[in-house]
Amino acid sequence: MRKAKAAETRAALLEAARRLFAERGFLNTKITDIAAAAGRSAGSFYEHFADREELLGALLAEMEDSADREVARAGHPREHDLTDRDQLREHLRIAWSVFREHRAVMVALFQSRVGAGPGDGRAWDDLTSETAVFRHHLEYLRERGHRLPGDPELVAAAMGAMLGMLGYSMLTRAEPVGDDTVVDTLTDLLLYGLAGPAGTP
Amino acid sequence: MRKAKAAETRAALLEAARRLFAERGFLNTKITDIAAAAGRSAGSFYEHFADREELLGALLAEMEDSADREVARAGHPREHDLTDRDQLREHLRIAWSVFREHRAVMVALFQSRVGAGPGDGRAWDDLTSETAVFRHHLEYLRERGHRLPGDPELVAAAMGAMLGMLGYSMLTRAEPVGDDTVVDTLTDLLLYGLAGPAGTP
DNA sequence: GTCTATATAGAGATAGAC
DNA sequence: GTCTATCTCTATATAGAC
Repeated sequence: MRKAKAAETRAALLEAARRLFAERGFLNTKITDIAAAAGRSAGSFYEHFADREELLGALLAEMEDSADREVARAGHPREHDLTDRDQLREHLRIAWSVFREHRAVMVALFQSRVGAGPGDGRAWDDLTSETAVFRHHLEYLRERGHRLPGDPELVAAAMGAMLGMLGYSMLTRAEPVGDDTVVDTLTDLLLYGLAGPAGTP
Repeated sequence: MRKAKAAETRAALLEAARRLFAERGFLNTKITDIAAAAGRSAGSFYEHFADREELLGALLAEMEDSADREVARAGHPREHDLTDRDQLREHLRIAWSVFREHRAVMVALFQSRVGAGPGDGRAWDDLTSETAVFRHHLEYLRERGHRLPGDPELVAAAMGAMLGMLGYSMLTRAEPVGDDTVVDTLTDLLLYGLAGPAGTP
C-alpha cells in the first residue's frame, strides 16, 4: 500500500517537526533537520510539503480542530457575559490549555509571524481576527448598556496580546508553572483590574 | 581627523539600521543592506560592530538613555500608587510614547528575542526584568495591605505582555492610531477591569 | 515515494590593497 | 578606516536512479 506508507511519512514529518519546534523553535529548525529527525531524506520532505510554512499550516489546522472541539464541548453563544467571573475564567482557561497542549505550534506560529516583520501590519490583523470571539462578547455587553474601558476591538486585542505574549513567555520556560494560578490571576486582573472589586482595601 | 570620520560612519550605520529595522524588521535586514543604505561597504561595517546583535545593542542603549531621561523628568519613587488613575496612566503613557519614538528598536528587539527561540526561557527573564518597575510598585501596594489579583511578578509580567505585544501590533500598522485613546483604554482596563468601577451598570 | 547527489543562492565574515 | 574581492558555510530546492 503506497498510500499508507506515504501517510506514514507525512505523519512522521509532522511529528518530528512538532518536537523540534517545541525544542528549538520554528526559525532555528531547518527542513533537513525535520527530515532527519523523522528518519527520512530531505528530498522526501518536498513530496509532502512545498515548504516549511506549509507544514506549519498543517500543524495549525490540527490545533484549530482540537481547539474547536474543546470550545464546542462547553458551548459558546455570543451571549456570554464576560463580566461574570466563571464565564470569563472559562474562556481564559481554555485559551491557556490550548496553548499548553499545542505549545510547539504556538511557538512556531508566534515566531513565524513576528519573523515576517512589520511591513504590512499583519500582526494587528492576526491579533484582531484571533480575538474576534472576545470582541463579539464585548459588543454584546455594550449593547446591553454595559460601559466598557474602550472600543471592543481594542479591548479584545489587549486581552489577546496579554494572553499570547504571557503564554509564549511562560510556556517556554524550563520550570513548569501552576496553570490554575495563572488563570486565576488573569481572571481577576481582567475582571476587576488592579483596584480590585468594590470594597477592596 | 580620522576619529571624526569614523564616528560619522558609525552614526551613518546606526541611522541606516534604524530606518531599515523600522521598514522591514531586524531579521530581514542583512548586514550588507545596512552598509549599502549607509553608503558604506560591508567590510567597513565590521570595523564598528562585531555583528548585527552588537549594533542592536548600541541602538538599545540609546533608547534606554532616552527613556530614562523621560522617566526622570517626572520622578519615579517606589511609592507610586498604581491604583491612582493619574499615576497609572502616566506610567502607561510613558511606555507607549517610548515605543512610538523608538519603534525601530522596539521592533528589532522584539524580533531578535522571539527569533532566538524558546530554548532557555529567555522570553520570561526579559519580560520580568523589564517589568520590574511595575513589580516594585505592586509590592509596595501589597505591603500597604492592598489586595492584588495575584503575585506581583506575575501581574507585572501580564501588564508588560499586554503593553509589549499590543505596542508591536499597533505600531507596525500602516494607519496611525490615536495614542491617547489607547492609553486611556489600557488605563481603565488595568485599573477597573471589564467590570468597570464600582457602580457601573 | 524515497533516496543520493548536486545545483543554486544567500549571507556572514576576512584578506589585502589603498 | 575603507574599499574590493573572495572564501566559506548553510540551507533551499531539484534531478535522476531505484
